[in-house]
Amino acid sequence: MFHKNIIYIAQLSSVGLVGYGLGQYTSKFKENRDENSLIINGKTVRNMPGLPIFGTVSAAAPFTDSGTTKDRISQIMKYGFPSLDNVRSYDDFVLSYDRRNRVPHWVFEHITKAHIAKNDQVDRSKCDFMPDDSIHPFFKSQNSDYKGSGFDRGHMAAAGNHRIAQKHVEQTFFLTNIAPQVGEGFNRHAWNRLEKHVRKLTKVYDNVYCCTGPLYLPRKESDGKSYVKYQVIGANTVAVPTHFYKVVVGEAPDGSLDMEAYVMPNQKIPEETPVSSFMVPPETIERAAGLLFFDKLHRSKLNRINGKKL
DNA sequence: TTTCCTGT
Repeated sequence: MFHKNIIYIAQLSSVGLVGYGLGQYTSKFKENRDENSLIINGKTVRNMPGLPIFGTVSAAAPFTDSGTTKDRISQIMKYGFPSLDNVRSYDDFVLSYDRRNRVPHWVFEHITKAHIAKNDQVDRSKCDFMPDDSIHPFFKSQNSDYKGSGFDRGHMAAAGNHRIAQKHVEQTFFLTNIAPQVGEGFNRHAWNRLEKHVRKLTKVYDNVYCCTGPLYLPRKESDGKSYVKYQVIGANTVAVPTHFYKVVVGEAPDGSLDMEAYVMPNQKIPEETPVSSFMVPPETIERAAGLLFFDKLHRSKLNRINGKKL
């Protein structure tokens, strides 16, 4: 499988090279323990906080497989990283992994017409959900955590957004890109409609930038106090988010930029509910998630937020 | 169509 080609350069690089397929004991050596590290295709390219990420890449770890990987990541992350906690990059999306909750903090995609065009070479049914062995066993989710839980393994970067290559769609099935979602009425319906809406934006915008992730929102209980309460599933106690968000920016052919932001509760949603009814101010999501979206995008360049002229 | 599940 392609993920076995990944070479880990960590503190114990020789172990990382030899340790493949030897199970959980050796895999713990592959985890990079530096919170501020950035791993690009399995290579640690940055482990000093505060250094410019892409300025450091070429000096620290020259890419042997041409410069295209770096270019693609720069393109996906053009408008900034929402945070820098356990960043992982794949061929067509980038994510930050939440080791405490065993789901992503955020997943970033850059989507164009070409990425979602019909492609007979790409077959979703050939894909399998799989654990990402670049995550330390303490923090890694497994298929067994989801089995029998009653929750779907819901994609954050949607499989349907990565149809340029079979390898790309396969990588969306890494469990680092997955969170527990209510299946009936949510993942398979309302959330799927939101994903389709985002794909449709490529008809209007040349470039669509999409950030997706979970939320754990407080709820007032009968004692009048607010609590954050969420279920955990499986032996690895994977968190079941209370809500999910999407923050999307579209770049029009004339260069103008529009933003849309959505929050949906992780529950059965009535069929007739329009996608637009889940729009929220992006700042609400930033405050709730502890993230800053499109930080490098000057707000003065934004034409509209949630369809409203600024 | 795309999102998944379980049972065989």
